[in-house]
Amino acid sequence: MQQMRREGASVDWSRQRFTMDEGLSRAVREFFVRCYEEGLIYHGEGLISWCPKDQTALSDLEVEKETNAGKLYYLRYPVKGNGETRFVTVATTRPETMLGDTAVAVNPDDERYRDLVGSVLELPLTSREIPIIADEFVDPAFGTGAVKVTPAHDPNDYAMGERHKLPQVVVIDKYARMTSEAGEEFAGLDRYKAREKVVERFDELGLLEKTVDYEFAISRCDRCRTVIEPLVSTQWFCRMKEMASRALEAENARQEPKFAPQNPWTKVYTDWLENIHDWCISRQLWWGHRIPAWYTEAGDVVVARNEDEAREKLLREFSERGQAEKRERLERGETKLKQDDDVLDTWFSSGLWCFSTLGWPHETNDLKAFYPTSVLVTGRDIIFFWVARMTMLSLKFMEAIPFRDVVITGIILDKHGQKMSKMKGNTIDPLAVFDKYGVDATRITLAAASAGTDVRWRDDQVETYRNFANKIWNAARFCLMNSEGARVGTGFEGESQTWTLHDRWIVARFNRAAQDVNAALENYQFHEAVYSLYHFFWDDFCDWYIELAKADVAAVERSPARDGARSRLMTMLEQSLRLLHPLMPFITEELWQRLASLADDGGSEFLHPAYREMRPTVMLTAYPQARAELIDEKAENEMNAVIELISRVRSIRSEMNVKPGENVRILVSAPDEKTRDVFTASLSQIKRITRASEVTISESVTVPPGSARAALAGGAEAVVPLEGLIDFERENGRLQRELEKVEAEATRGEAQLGNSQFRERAPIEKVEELQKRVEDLTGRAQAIRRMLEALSR
RNA sequence: AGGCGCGUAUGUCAAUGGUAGACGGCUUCCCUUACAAGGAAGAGGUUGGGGGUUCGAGUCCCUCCGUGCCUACCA
Repeated sequence: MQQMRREGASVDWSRQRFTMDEGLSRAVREFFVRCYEEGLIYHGEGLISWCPKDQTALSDLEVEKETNAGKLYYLRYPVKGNGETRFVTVATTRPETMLGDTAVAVNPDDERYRDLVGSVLELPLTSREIPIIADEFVDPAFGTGAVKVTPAHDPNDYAMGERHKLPQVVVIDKYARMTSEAGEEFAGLDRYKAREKVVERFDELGLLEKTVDYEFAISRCDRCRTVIEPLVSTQWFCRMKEMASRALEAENARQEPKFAPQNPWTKVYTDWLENIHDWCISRQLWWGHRIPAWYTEAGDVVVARNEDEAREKLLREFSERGQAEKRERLERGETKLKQDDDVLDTWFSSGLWCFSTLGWPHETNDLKAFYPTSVLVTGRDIIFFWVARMTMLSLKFMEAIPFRDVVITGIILDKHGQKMSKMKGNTIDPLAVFDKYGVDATRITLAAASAGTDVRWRDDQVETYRNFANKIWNAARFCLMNSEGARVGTGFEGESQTWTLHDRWIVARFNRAAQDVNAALENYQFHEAVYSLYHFFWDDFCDWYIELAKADVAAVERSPARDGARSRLMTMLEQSLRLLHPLMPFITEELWQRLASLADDGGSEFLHPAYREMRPTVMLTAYPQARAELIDEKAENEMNAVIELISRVRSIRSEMNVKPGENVRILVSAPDEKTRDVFTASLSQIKRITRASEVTISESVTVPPGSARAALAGGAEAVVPLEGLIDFERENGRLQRELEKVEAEATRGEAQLGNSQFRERAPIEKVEELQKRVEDLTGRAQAIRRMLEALSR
C-alpha cells in the first residue's frame, strides 16, 4: 500500500478493503452456504496434494512442477502359484510406495501379460497378495508395460483404484513418514530413508532387476519448496465443471472478458477452463476465513452462516430424518457444536472480491454503480489463480462478468532474463529505484515496455526518462521565465490570423499526439503512448517550437506580438502537461500548479466543468482530445520544408567545419512561389537558428564559386557560400554520398513502378505515393549531379 | 509429451503486408542567454538459416537451428 501511494496511484483510498473485513467475511460465508446448499461444495474424501511441512492441503495451482534427475527402479514381483518361478517386473520412481501396492496393472491388449491377468502376485517385503488387473491407462511401451498400483499415494493409481474397487493401503502419513501398515521394518522411517531401505532389501532378495537414471517431474509446495506428498484425506471441495462452462460460454460467445493482448491469453484462459478439476478449498492453516461448518460429537455436519443457524438447520434435519433422540438432546442444549478448524483457500475469498467489496449479498448502491468493473490488470501467472476463478465465482450469483477487459502485463525479469525471486536474491526494490531516479521516470519506463512482453530490468534505462523529466522541467522553466504578459489557456483561441507557421504546426503536432496517445491508451498500448509523448514533447515542442518561438517570446520589449507568442507557448505547455500527466503525475502537477497560479482565477477555468468548484489540480482537468480540424497537414508540410532547409544548412556547417560562432550567408532558391513565401515568412527564425548573417530567397540563384549546396524538396536548393573555407574534397564526398543514397532509392522506386503487376494490383494511393516520391528523388539526383559538375569546374 | 512465445543496429527493444525505427553506446564539434541529465552533425542492418504465398514479407505459411515460458495422470 505504501508503495502504491509512492507510485502515485490515483485510487479511492477510502474504499480500501482487506479480505478479512467483516463485510467480506459475510459475503464469503453467504457464498459458501449457498453453494453447499446447491451441492456445488461438498465435504468428502479425496487424494489431495499435501505439504508435509506446512501440514495443509493445497490446490493444484499451489504446487510447482520441477524436473528432477532421479532414478527408475525395476522391481520384480513373484507370481504366485504352482511352484513355478515367474516374475512380473514393474518400474517405479518411488519404490517406497510398493509397500502400499494393492495391484499391478497391464494393458488389456498386451500379449506379454494376457495370460497373467487375474492371477496373483506375492508382494515382496509384505505378507500381502495382490492381483494383476487390466486397464487401458497402462502404456505397454513404457517401462515393462506393467504398473504397480498404489491407490493411496498416487493420483493415477487412486483413479485406477476407484475403477477396479481396489483397497487403499496407507503407508505414508501426513509427516511423510512410513506408517505401521508399511510393516515393522519400515514404520516410522522418513520416506527417503524408506526408499533406500526398500531398494536395499529388493537387492538382497535378488528382486531388483536394474536401476536406470531417469528424469521426471516432482511437485513442490510453492510456499516452502517441500516435496508434496499425495495424501488421502477428508477435505472440502468445490465442483468446477458447471461454473467453468458458464465462464467459457461468456468468453466464446461474447469475448467476456476481453484479454489484452488478446493472443495468446484468451486461449490460455479457455484451455484451463476446459480441463478444470474440482478445487480443494480447505486449508489446515491458522490464517484465513474459517469454514462455516459445524460438527456434533456424533459426527453430523451442518453448513450455516453462524452457529444459531447451524442449530436450526440441525433441528430441521433431525426432524426430517425422524431422529427424535438427537433432536431432543439438541433442544435441551446437551449437544455441543464445534466449528470446523480448517480455513478456506485465500484465493476462494479473493475470487469474490469484485462483488464482496461492494456489499454483496445486499443490492447496495455501490454494487449497482460499480459492478461490473472495467478492467483488471495483472500478470499472466495470475490468470488461473484470479482471473478465471473471479469470472467463475462472479458468474455464479451475478448476472455479468466481473470485468470487461483483462490486461496482461509483462513480468519484470532481472538483467539476465531470470525471473526475480527472493530465493535467488535478484529482486529489485521499487522504492530504491524511486529514490534514485524518481517515481515519474520509473513509471514511464515501465509504461514504455511493450505490452505484454517481459521486461529485462536494468536501472540505467530509467535514466533516459529521468533525463526526459529534466527536459520537461527545464522547458517549463523557460516558459515560466518568459510568462509575463501571457494569458495561459487562451493562446490558441480566435486569433489564428496572427499565428506563425510554427504555431499552426505545433497545434497540428499536438493534436496528432493527443490522437495517438488516446488511441494507444484505449488499446492498452502504453509504449505507443510513451513514444508519442516523448517525441512530441522533446522533438517537436522543445527542439523546434521553443527554438522557433524564442525570438518573439524572449523579446525585450513588451508588445501584443510578444504577449501573443507567450500566451501560445504557455497554452501549449499547459496542454502538454495534461497529456503527460497520467504517466508522470508528480512533475506535471508541480509545474501545472506554478503555471495555474499565473491565471487570474488560479487555474479554476482549466478544470473540467464538473469540478470547477474544487481546488485546481491538473488531475481534474479534461484530458486532451484530438480535434481533427486542427491537424493541419498544410502546416505540417510547410514546416517540413523549413525544417529540411535548416537541417541541411546545419549539416553543411558541421561537415564543412564551420565554427559554431561563425556566421554564414545563405542563398535559397525555390522555383515555386508558395515555397518562397513559406521560407520568407519564417525568414527571421531560419536566420537565427542557422546562425546566418543573411538569408536571401529567390526564384533562382547565381552560385558563388566555392559554395556548399544541398538539394531540397520541390526543386528548391540551399547554397552556402564558403569561399576560402570550403574543402572541395569534403564537399565532393558529401555530395557523392548524398547522390548515391538518392539514386539507389530512386532506382528501387522506378523498378517497382516499372512492374506492371504492381501498378495493376497495388492500391492506387500506394502507386501515386511512390510516383511522387520517385519524382522528388530523381529531381534531387539531377540537382546533385549539377552541383557536382559545378564543383569540379 | 503437448501448447505458447521469442531470435531485428555493438546492447535493450519497437514497427495494422507498403521508404526498417527508438533509447543507450560509438565518432566529430559546441560550457550558444531553459536544459552538458544538454545542443548540433554523423557512422552503424542481406531483420537466425533455407524454402513458399504475394505486385510487395521483419510481418503470413512450411521447415531447420537457437532460446524462454506454460500446461500434463507415462509409472
